[in-house]
Amino acid sequence: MTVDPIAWLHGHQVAPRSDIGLSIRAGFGIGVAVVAESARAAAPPQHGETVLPVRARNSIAETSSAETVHAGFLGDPAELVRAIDIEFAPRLVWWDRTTADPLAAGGVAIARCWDVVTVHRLLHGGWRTSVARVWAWLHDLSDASMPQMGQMDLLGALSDGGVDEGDPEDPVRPDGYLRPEWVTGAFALSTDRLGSWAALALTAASRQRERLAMRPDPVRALSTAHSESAAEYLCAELAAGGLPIDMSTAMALITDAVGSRPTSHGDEDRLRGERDQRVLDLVPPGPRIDLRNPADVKSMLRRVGVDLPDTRAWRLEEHRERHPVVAELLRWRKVERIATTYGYRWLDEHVVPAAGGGRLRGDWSSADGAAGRMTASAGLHNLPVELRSAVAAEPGHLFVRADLGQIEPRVLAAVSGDPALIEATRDDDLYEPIAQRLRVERSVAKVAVLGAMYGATTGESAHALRRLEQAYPVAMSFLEAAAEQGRRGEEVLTVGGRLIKMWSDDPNGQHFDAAGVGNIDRARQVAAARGRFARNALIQGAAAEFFKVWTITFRTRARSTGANIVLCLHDELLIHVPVAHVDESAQVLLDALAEAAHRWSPSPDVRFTADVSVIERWSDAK
DNA sequence: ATCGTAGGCGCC
DNA sequence: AAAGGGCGCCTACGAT
Repeated sequence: MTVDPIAWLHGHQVAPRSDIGLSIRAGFGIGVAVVAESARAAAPPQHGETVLPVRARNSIAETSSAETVHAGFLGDPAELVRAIDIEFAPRLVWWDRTTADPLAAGGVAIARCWDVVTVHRLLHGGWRTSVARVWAWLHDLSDASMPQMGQMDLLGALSDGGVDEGDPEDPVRPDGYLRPEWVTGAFALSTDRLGSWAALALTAASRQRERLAMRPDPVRALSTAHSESAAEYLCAELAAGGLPIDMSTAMALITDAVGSRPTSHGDEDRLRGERDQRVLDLVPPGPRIDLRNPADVKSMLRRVGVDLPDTRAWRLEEHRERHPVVAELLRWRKVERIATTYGYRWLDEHVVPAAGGGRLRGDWSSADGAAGRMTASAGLHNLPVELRSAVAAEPGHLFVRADLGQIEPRVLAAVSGDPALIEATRDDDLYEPIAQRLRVERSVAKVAVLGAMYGATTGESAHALRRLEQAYPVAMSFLEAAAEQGRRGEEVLTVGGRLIKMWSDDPNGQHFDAAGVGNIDRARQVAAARGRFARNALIQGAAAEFFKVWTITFRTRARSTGANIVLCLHDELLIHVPVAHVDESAQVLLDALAEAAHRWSPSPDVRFTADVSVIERWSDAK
């Protein structure tokens, strides 16, 4: 017997915009689940007008539990999910990227989703997690006694003797933990089990909603769960798509910096030696120096009369004139960066051939483990400015690039609600009105505001800080309250409801460092660092939440234009657009900014700005 | 051998 | 202007 999955869903009278659980094993099948309350059991499938072009569907015996009804289907998941999305406009609920990635790779536009692991990071903080841990946490089960895959093999009868193993077809063990063999996916490779797994994602999501409802602002927290899930799906799309690279420009830039591609290991060693020698030639003879060893570099500099506590670039910069070797060393470091990190190997490993050039592909995550900014690997977030001319739009396309203006102080105004600071955001350059109010130079005002948000304590900004406290008391006490919570070791919440974890004092605090700094000073240092972190995390984290709302709003509003987001960089967006649609896309970006501000900002009068330009190469940005 | 850490630097 | 928050990635080094 074959049943159309869409007909199956109709048979259960799934309401529009309800939750539909999904579990996909790439290249295998898809599990679909709905909440039993919203489903009418045992109704015959409604064939006829609802049938959509979904190929190769085999129904598997429907299974139901108290909460959910589910079934598994074979066929092309992308096609099926596209049909479900059009037909039911549901919120698609899945565990993690194992389901999102094949959909994104298949080019499926998902309107609304719920990514359980992503929401867990919001609820629980941190980055390292797993489906098993998420489930355990939602059921108040300890991490320590969590069953491990292969535990039985390692410990034999000791671990499982006397334990009720229950029904292996149930993904949940009698003790409440998930079965490891289900989590790893090995056991779930049957369509029926994929259905159970999808149903369990629905259960997890429902528990997560209960936890989100306990946040100080439950409505906002739920909204954040939605936007962060959408951002995670965008990350799946970014990972599948990649950043357009003009290979000949990339090659030319690298050759310019480090010479032509080495032909052998010997050749590579020779080039490396020659690069080093240009620096070493400038110091008097002595013991061998390894430029990659900071201690060696320090003694090398001491040999020419430059004695420094460390060899960081900004410090070396101050001593550039003292000896020619300093400038040469700084030059060496830049070249070495290209040779080791952004050289031929980098291109080989991360750029995949594509129409008219290549695509730089990396892993993307919607939230780091700290304040919740997006992360990317493969150099996508730290590409040296000198290499950005290699990022070029493909034939028939242009980039629409946009970056948010002065986002952190504007976000500070929004989350603190400081009336005077909100007033300052009306200016295109908000440091101008601040400078006037403080009666200082603009540059001083800027340093002071940034210093207040980063937790700077010394130097020029310390004086202006006191002025800031008088002029913007609401914003400054907001920051100070966060810092104080951090210093005490307490967790803090971003405005969107993300939990910011705090680390504890070193438990084995017997350590005295070389300077003889003891436990008390050490504890004070840890507290101060936590204070700076908490102070910054509430701003950085809120800015990340706003940026993601802006980005996914654009993604939704621009679906029809063929515009593709190819890079997200904290406050900057790079969008790859067919030439015919660049003006429209630029306008949609600005509209999306207004919409995001309206939906996100806790203070309605805060003004957000973005600089938008149409360019051929990333380096063309002003 | 394999791992984690530290110094360093790229970007925001 | 000072050297503060985040990330990923490279190297060397010391622990296991």
